[in-house]
Order: sequence, then C-alpha cells, then structure tokens
Amino acid sequence: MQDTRSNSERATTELREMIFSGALPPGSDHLETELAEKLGMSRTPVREAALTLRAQGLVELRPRRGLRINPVSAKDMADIYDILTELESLAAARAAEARYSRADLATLATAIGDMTEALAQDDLRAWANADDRFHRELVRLGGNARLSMIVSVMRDQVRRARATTLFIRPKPTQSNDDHRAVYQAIAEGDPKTAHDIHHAHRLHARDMLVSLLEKHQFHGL
Amino acid sequence: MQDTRSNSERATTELREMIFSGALPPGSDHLETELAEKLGMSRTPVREAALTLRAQGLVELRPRRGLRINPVSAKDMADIYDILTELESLAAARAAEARYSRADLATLATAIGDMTEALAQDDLRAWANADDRFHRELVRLGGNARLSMIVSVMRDQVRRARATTLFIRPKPTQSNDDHRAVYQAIAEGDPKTAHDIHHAHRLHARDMLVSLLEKHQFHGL
DNA sequence: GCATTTTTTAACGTATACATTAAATCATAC
DNA sequence: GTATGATTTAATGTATACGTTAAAAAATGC
Repeated sequence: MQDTRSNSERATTELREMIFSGALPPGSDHLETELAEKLGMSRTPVREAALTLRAQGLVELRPRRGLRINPVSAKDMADIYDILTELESLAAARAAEARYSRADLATLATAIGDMTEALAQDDLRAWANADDRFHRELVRLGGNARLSMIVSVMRDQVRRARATTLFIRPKPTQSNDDHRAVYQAIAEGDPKTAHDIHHAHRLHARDMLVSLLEKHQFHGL
Repeated sequence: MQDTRSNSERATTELREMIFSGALPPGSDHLETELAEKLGMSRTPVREAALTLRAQGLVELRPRRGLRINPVSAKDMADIYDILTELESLAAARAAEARYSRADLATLATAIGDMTEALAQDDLRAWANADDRFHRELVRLGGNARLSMIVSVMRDQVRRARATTLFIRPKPTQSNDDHRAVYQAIAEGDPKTAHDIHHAHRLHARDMLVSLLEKHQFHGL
C-alpha cells in the first residue's frame, strides 16, 4: 500500500525521526539541498517541513548555514518538564471533573497494567512505551485539544533525553503507584487529588532527570 | 528605511494582523493565490507564512479550499485561558524564586502604574495595553523561553476576544489589586503567594470572559 | 425533473529556475 | 606573515512552471 501523505508531511515525520534517532545530531547543520537529496524530493517540501519543525522548537533556520538541529540542555529539559508538569496536572484535574465511566478509562487502566507487567519483566522499553500511552491518554481525557498539542510537542523533546537516560536511572517503581493513584482519583471524580498527585509525580521525574543530565554533563543533548 | 525582513516573515505578520483586525474573518476561506496578490508577492512566501500560522493554531490548510481562518468558540477560549492560567502562574512562581531586585522589576511596576492611571482616566485601551505589558513581562521574568513562546501564541488568540468584549465587561478594578499583590510577592520572594494570586486572577478572568462570550453567543469569534 | 456519469476547470503540491547576497577564497599591500 | 580588499562561490528566498486531482459544470440517461 502506498503512502498517501504529501511529501511535505513525509519530510516532517522523517526529519523528526532522524532528529530523535540521532541521525541528525543536536547542534549539527544541514543544508536544505542535502536533506532534499537524502529524502528523495525537492527542496520545497523539505523547506515546508523545516518551517513546521521550527515552530515546534526542534530546529532553527540559519540563512546560508542550513538547518541547525537545536541542542537541548539540562536547563531546556527542566523548562520542558515544568511545562509538562503544569499542563498534564491540569488535564488530570479536568479529566476527574468530567466524571468518566470506568469504560472510558479502559485505555488508562490498560497502560497501567502494561507498566506493571513490564516492570516485573524488567523490560524498560515496554515500560517507557506504556508510560507514554498513559500520559497521552491522560491528556486526551483532559479534553483540551490545544493543551494536547502543546504537550505532545514537549513530550517529543523529552523522548530524546529519555533514550539516553532510561538505562541509567533508578527503576520507576514509585511511578507506578502514582499512576494508579491518579487513575483512582479520576475515576472517583476527585480533581484536586488527581492534580496534586500528578503534579508531584512530574516534579519528581523532572528533578531526577535534570540531576542525571547535569551529573552526566549532557550540556547539549 | 526599507523593510529588511523576508517576504515570508512579512507575510506572516501581515496575515496575522489581518486575522486580528477582522480583515480575514473567522471561518472564512482564502485561496493562496488571492492572498499572494493582496500582499504583492508570489505564492511561495504566502504558503510559508500559512504553515507558520497553522503551527500556531490560527489557520488550517484545506486543499483546494484555501486557508481557513480558524474560528474561536467560547470553549476554545476557555481552553486557551486554562493554558494561560497554568503557565503564567508557574512563571510568577519562578519569578519569585529568582529573587529579582526592585530594579529588575521596574517594567512590571511601570505597567501597574500605567494601569492605575488608565483606570482613573477611563481609558480602556490604554489599560489593555498596559495589562498586556504586565503579563508579557511577568512571563519573561519566569525565565522559561519555551513557556514564553507558548503563552505569547495563546495570548494572540485571546486578543481577538478581548477586542470584542473590552467595552462590555465590568471595569477591571479587582484586577489591579491582583497585579499589585503578585508584584509584591515576587519582590518578596514568595513563590506560593505569587502563584496562587495570579492563578485566581486568571481563573476569574477566564470565567468572566467565557460567560460573556456565551451570553453574547459568540459561537465562532 | 432528478440522478448519474463525463468533462472541464483550477488550486494545490512540487519541481525547477534564478537573482540576491553572505560567506569563503584569493589577491594585494604592507 | 598578516591585514585589507576584490573576486568567486553557493545557499537561500522567491518566482514560476506544471502535473495531479478534487471540485464544479456539463452532459447524459432515466
């Protein structure tokens, strides 16, 4: 089956993948022409993708220097986590206010179950995957589309850091208890508890990640 | 003196202005060719501007229909205010943590003074202008560049609603007291107070605006 | 008349061409 | 050998050309 998306869209996702995978390392420059050739298309869709990625904070366009892949410092990561913390906590509160049925919360429950299982099997990748699903669904349940967009852009950037820290950080056991408690609060329609627990959860993750990044001197991820 | 910016940048700001001024009304469609002609340039820079504005949530690109100017419903406005509330409050807290000197807070103080004066003279436009400056500076002092970007995009959208509600809503007298209290908390290095007061301030503004919009049935601003 | 198919149209997505101009290279003076 | 200025290079920003294809219009059948 053929890809029905436009080249512009393809370029956007492919460049994004190349940034996350490290094929385009942070701080590196890339001429539009080179990228166009690599992706097998003309400069036009590549340029359009570049503009989109710039709006998401992933790259900068420097005339005659090419696309600069934005590095992400420990301070950047702290800033990003701050935003995530506030917005996800709000989403948790709003989700609790919405009085979803248990059925509505099935995806959330599944993600928590998968995290538990992954932990038991020491499968950190599976855990990270389920953790992503949990947070994405949580935000979706918050019912604020703009907020979801912003959070997903921010989470994209976190993913870069996580790839490098996933295996050196402590096992996320506390994390799982937090998720369960947030789920519980949402199911019971308790916005304040949902908010506060998730807030503390994210703040904790932030401090852990930032201190890891600083310790390992990732001064431009 | 000539404008040194690229046509692409010019198109971005001009289209944005046209959206805010109502020259491109919410919900309306505009072909790339028409816009290009109106702006006196080719389709290329207009398209680039369109992509930037899409990333900011102002327009949508609908193949063969043209640029759709996104309408902003009361629900949208509530969502936007929710985001503003959380992020600005965080900025206020962080600003208080930063222990700025009184000199550093001069811009903030000036804005408050201007608001007081504008209120005394019943000059609502001047008040709105100073209010903008206050919030922008507050966020800047928070020291999170990404947060500032997001807030400024959200505030852009609020501006549309304010233009239509500024003269029908109650006079913002309470507002001024809030600003002063937030300023005080930041100057004294009290993050919690700064956060909580600003949070309440924004929540109040949100509820007032949303109920106004609903009452006046602006179901697509 | 209305529904369905065919034809036409034109807007977009993309490729390409090109002028501008910043950067790099080279030449020259000291 | 270094600094200054002239020359070359090449990447961008923009215009333009064009094929594709969705929508509109026209034609056809019932």
